[in-house]
Amino acid sequence: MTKKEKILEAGLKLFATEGYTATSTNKIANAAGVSEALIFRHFLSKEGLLSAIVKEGESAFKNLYTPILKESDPKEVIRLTIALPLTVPESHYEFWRLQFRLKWELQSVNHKKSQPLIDKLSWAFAELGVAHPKQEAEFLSDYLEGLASQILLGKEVNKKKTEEFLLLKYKLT
Amino acid sequence: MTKKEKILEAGLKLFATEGYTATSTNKIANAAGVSEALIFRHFLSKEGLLSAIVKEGESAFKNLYTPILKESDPKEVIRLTIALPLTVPESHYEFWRLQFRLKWELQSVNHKKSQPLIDKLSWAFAELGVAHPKQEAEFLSDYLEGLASQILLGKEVNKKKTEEFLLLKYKLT
DNA sequence: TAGATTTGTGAGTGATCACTTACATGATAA
DNA sequence: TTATCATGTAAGTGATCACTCACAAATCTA
Repeated sequence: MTKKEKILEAGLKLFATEGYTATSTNKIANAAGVSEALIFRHFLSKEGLLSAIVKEGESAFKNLYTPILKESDPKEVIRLTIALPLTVPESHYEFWRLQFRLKWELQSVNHKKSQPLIDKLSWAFAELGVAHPKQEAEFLSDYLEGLASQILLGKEVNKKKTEEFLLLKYKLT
Repeated sequence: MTKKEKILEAGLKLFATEGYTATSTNKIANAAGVSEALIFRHFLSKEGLLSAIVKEGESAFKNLYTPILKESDPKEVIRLTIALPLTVPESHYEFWRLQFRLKWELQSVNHKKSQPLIDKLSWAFAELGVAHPKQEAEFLSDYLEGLASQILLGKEVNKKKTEEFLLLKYKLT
């Protein structure tokens, strides 16, 4: 593992757990076991480091939901969407938590990021003859956002039971 | 309006829009039109100011959901809960946004704060003969959390249509 | 091997941070 | 009137902030 990678790792961990503003470059350097100056050699600025971290995680995240966009069975689309926050491996939690944190800490929000998924959900509900597919899609998306929020903030969630309940609710069993 | 109140007002606004860590006491003093030292005279520390602001808003918030806890008609309980995030006046948004921000920025989370409401919802669903009242209550609570999140982060939400959809979905019309 | 480039650091920089101190002002009360 | 006390501020404090600079060591290339 190179020192550059160690910086990225320490930055992700600290930004995700303590926040971007509250984390000093000095703290990151100590956690990574490198000199503070090396951060600026590699990433030019604190913000540059954040960008690199976010970029890294975003591609990993895309891999999680692009299969859903390609799915042609509407029931499977809903099933996979529901499973999304419940099957994210804990190893991804740090980046996931950073995403939610940044949404609130910085103004860097893109509502549109989840739009393709909402559109796909909307299509799936329409396929299944549901009355208000668009609103149903928004509804499910907002619920999953709330659920993810609870999980990341440390509320104990019985993922298995939750998934079973949702599959029943959406008649996917 | 006293200078103390001006500090509270400026603090709420800045903490809510820029975050606690990112807001300096100097910035608050300028926005309030007072000397920085006066903040410490009145509130002892930056954290003391935050506590005072949070305390102020919390009591206003309790008034919003205590009527629900006292309601005896189960349908009305659900109706009122759904209406909650959709009828909060925009004048309360600043404090509401601060609450969500703090949940992510500081570790000061209380999951238990919404527990009485979830319990009441659970009771209401049971009264109505719903199959899994507890899980339904958690589900609705998580959805409303997600919806509130979207609203506060600036996503355009058609509140009227959303409420109509929810009332239909939960058969409350 | 020699020169160029990349990777790395110790010791700074001025700016800004939360907070303090010494002192002034205005209102209240005996 | 005079003593008391809450309210207010200008001018600091050391600590920490993101970031720079001069220079060394390691690696790569011809």
